[in-house]
Amino acid sequence: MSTASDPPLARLFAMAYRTLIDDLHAALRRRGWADVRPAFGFVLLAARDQPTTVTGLASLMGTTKQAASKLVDTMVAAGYVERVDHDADGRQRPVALTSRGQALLATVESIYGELEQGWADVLGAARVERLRRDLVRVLLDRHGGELPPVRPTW
Amino acid sequence: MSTASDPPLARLFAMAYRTLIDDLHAALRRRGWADVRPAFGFVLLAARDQPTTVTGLASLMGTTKQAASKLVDTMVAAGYVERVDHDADGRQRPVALTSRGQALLATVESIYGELEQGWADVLGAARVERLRRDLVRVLLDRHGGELPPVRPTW
DNA sequence: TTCCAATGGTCAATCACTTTGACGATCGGA
DNA sequence: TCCGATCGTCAAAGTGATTGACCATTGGAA
Repeated sequence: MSTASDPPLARLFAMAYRTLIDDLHAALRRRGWADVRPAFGFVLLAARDQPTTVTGLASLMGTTKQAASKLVDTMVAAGYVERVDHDADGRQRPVALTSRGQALLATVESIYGELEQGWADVLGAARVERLRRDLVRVLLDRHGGELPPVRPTW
Repeated sequence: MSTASDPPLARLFAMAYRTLIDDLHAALRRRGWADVRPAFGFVLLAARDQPTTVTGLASLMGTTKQAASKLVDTMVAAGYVERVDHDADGRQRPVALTSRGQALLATVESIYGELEQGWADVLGAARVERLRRDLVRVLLDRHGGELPPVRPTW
């Protein structure tokens, strides 16, 4: 039985996610990144190491290709990513980070680091890392060895 | 710097929340509760001990009164809550659980218990409770001693 | 070599759900 | 007895997703 001081984990996760995302975007706005939408992070991260595709993004985020395509269009308009040509496959229009996108990604990761440091100041670094490890462990167990997709809007 | 096996906490929370909510609603459907929307839980819980108000719900969920009002309408139509009259204040139309709503709430809490037991089977009960305690602690610290609102749709 | 099912991607229409804005009814202190 | 503040609703507009149809390209099978 959950009570006001002992809520179900699901609700705590929702609060924690919301808190971190709100703090992230507040920090981004303070640093001059005013047009960043919550969902952008998934695309930035997916395209970090190598260009990704619309279909790959859709699979990663658990949405339709159309929704992923619109998100990419928005981010292209904002200058964070660009569509390039695939060498071998003419159907693919890979999504690559622009230098502006790389700068945003670096800023986001830096802010995440600061926010998690704030958590460590309250809980202690060891407990924060245990938290991360435990979550990864349960999620891997629950999804057959892979982290599940995250849908930006619910 | 986050990597595929070491993601930022924010993303892990999103995955964990999504996982529990998906599992909850799958379990509800298996038990014959087919018309339950994810947001219903907040209303059920808010009205559990005593009737709540549309304005109170809006504040609790961080949405507008209009959005809360429509959600209540939906739940009234589904038979989970009902509008009653306030004894002293003619403006208020308190939202109270029906017996069907109470039954749903009991089922939800039971399923949450089972799901968290599943987590305990992977992590151990002590680590699950530490997880809950740590989350509550950080959230209280970050929001001035109160748990923050949770918006059902993001 | 030719065919064709599968794949990457887009366009258009629709849907679900929210917000903004305006408003009526009630309350409660000055 | 006012009148600002609060509870709640109606209506319009906006955001962002899905469904469905469709085209171009690919790559293996006949």
